[in-house]
Amino acid sequence: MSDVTIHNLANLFDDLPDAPLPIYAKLKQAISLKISSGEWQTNQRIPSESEVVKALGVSRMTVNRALRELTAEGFLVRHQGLGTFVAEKKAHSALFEVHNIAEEVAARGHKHRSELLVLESTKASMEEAMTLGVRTNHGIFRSVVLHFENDLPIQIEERIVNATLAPDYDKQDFAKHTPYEYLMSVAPMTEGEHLVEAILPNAVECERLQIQASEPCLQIKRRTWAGDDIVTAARLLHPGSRFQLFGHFGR
Amino acid sequence: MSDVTIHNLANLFDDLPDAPLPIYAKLKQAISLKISSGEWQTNQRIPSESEVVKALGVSRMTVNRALRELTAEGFLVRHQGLGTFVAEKKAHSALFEVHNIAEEVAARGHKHRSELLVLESTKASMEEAMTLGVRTNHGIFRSVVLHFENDLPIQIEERIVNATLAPDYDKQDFAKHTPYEYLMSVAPMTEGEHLVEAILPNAVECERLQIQASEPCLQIKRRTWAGDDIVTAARLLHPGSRFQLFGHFGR
DNA sequence: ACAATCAACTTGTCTATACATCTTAAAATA
DNA sequence: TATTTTAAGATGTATAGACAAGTTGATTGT
Repeated sequence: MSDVTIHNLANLFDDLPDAPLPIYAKLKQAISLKISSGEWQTNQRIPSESEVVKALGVSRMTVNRALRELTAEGFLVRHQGLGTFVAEKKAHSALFEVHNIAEEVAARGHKHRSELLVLESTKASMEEAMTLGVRTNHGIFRSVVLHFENDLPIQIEERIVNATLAPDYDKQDFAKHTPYEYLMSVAPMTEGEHLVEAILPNAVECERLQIQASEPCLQIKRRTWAGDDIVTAARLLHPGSRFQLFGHFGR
Repeated sequence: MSDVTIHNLANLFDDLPDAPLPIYAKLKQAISLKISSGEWQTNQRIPSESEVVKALGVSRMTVNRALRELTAEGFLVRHQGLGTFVAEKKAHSALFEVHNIAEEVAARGHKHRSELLVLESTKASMEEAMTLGVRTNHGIFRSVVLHFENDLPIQIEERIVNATLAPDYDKQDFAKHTPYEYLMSVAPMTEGEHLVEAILPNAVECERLQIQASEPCLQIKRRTWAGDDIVTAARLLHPGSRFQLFGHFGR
């Protein structure tokens, strides 16, 4: 909470899809874009309500609604008398966090490393097609990545990706970025679902995770949408002894 | 979406803690209470904005804010030109659902039944006090309930409750209502956290759940707040073979 | 130099009004 | 009778103005 900068508000509505949205919604979009693009950075102060009013000629109540809703959604933090600031990066998420294992490991102050076990371009089986909501034989990518925390296996990530929506998936360097990070950059996730189960690992999984066959694992199946399209479906397998899933909801 | 009834709005603000809240917040509380108490039932139409304006003498924008926020939170559904209705009981929640096993089982069209194994009034141990955010020896209730789906055990629910916030917890008939249902009615949950793990059950748990010692279980630890107070902490244990946790986020 | 006061700016809330849009039912018309 | 038009009522949004309350820095007074 510091840092006051000068903002150019004339371009606030640039680069926005010209959908017929109400003003407050466009304002939300625009501000959200400033944040996600990095132009307005964490803890930075953003323009006050009256500044936006003067710059855009809208009513203060309209600006107030946009800022209030973005605050409720966790993008902003407001302090009476002080101003409005870009919120800490998901200090606590609204829900079971969109799961980036690399970030999590880093947040614990541990070393993250990953091994790419499989990366192939292929065609969707009937089951895979069902999962991704495409036709059989639609082009997909399939990948398997093993993630380590301090050189101990922490997650097997099996993933299929809609090739139409992420055509360069197989050209990425997954030592630098996790598959999830790349997908978020090309097709920002707007919706998702997950299914969590406790299961016993099979022989291959035991070996990959370096665990006993009797050790329970947390299996998370997740699908993520961008608009109406399913971008990717993943199956994440975690050793029960090394992993907890934490969630938080409400205010 | 049907059913229009006559509402007595004079008593809207009854039974409300007289905390110094803004009007829109009091309105939200009051409406939320009408819903959770069952006085306003699912799919029932609630008073229109202008009716509330006339009855309470507040501005329509204030009523609008209350209703809009309750809609965003999933309590209400609004249809332009038609009215405002009590939302379907969390058909899908914004996140890992606040978990009412009885509802879930019923939603699957199965029979739910529960057995009360333990119900005692006692004082908080140091660990329990930490969990609930109270002092050691603070009055608490401790309960263990076994839930069945079609007469097959589906969940062990171990729970401790802050006795100050739910003083009649031990006088409830848990054959009729789950502990969670009662707690929601006396202290509506505003916030929560959960921790999900895959573990192996101990001997007692194996027997209660009628499973093998080798069967992995999904353990969910959950704490729920009402305002700044922790109302209850629960540990829910599910057989992995009979249970999946489903979550959904985004719009 | 120090303390108290004040002014300016911020967010938070509330009101009153206006118009748009959607839905339904009554009324007018063919 | 059947169709169209109209009116009423509901939510959705936008505006202008007002006051409350928290914060900061400048000003004033001692």
